[in-house]
Amino acid sequence: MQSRRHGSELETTILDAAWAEIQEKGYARLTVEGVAARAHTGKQVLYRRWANRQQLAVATIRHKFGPLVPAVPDTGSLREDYLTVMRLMAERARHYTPDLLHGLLADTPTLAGEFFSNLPDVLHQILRNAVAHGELAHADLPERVASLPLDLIRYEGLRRTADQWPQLAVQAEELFAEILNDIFLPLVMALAGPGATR
Amino acid sequence: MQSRRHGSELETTILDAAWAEIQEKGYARLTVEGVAARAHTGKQVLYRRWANRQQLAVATIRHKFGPLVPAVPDTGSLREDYLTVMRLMAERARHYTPDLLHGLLADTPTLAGEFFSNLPDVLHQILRNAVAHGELAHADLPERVASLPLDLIRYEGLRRTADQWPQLAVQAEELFAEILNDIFLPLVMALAGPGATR
DNA sequence: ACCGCCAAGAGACGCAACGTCTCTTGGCGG
DNA sequence: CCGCCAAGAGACGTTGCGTCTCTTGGCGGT
Repeated sequence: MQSRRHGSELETTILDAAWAEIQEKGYARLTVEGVAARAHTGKQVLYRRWANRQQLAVATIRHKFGPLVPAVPDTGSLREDYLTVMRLMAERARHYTPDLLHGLLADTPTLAGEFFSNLPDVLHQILRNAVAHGELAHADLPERVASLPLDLIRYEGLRRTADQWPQLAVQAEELFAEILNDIFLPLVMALAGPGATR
Repeated sequence: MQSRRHGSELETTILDAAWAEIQEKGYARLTVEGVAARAHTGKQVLYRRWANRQQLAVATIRHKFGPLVPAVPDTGSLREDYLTVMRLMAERARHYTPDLLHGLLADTPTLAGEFFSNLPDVLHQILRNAVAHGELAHADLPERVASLPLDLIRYEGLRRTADQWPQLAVQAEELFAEILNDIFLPLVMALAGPGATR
């Protein structure tokens, strides 16, 4: 009577359904049975693919947001280069909620590594470009300094509660400006600006 | 036959039991029934006081760690003053786990405000003291800059997974030194050091 | 074109924990 | 001394997990 879905077609349907459930009910009330029902399939089909609720959630996130691998921007300005990367990070964060963020972090150490990836290759290249066009004297910044803007963005996401969350998207540009103007650029100039001692 | 506990004596017993359960099994596997059993009482006694599992957890945390209200240190050195506050924060964080941290943050917006309190009064006083003894030219630093060391400490706690957690306690002093030497002090000196333009 | 077999789809099952309820009885407050 | 509130104990209905069993569609091999 009915046609049955198979393979990757079925898998996509399920993960889309899971994502829809997360958006509608939040991570805490994501249920395997709810996803199965929404995808018009049985629980066993899900459990055949993922061991439990958490793994399903991880797969859903990976499906929705692949790994973040930006091309290295090269605008000719250190500030603009960082800003580009920060905007990219914020863009994908738009669809998260605090509930989802903390829930996943609590449940699955697996994803933590990906969330907190600081793109060291990209950042180092940006810094070397800044040296090349004379904005910096050298690119030997401590790891923690180079990734400071990214860490502060993420921290801002972690610190907000659900009611403050919508604000974040609105104030994103101000936040970027504050982080760069008040913190990152003064610091980098002090440590590696044209006149800095190595 | 048995003597019954009452009032605050009973309440303390319960919250101690809840904390023991959290430490033993983790926040995710904290159960109301487990706490009741460990405290040798009935579930209704708990539900009479707290509406649900989350509220019980909040009460437990508040019971175990009251609000953080440090006296303003005044060692005569900006670095030492900040270090004192940072050590205090880290000390109380020793008993947390990532599971507990993210779990609470996911479940209860209530506690977020307390976790992320940046002690603005304390920090401002420290900065004014630094001005008074000539270490800084002025104390008009952006909020975000003044609290940067505290935010970075907390961020470090949020970023670690369970397996990396024990490291944190061991490396705490190195972490403080890195944050202060590589980031905070250079930045503050650039923004408000003796020779800085306002 | 046919067939065998794997997996889709559906749902029952046992279990754990939630939150509500009912009942007995200890012991505080008046 | 007594009444009444709450402690202590546990039954109850519900939800969701993860496992299992069963029927049957349709892909892959020949």
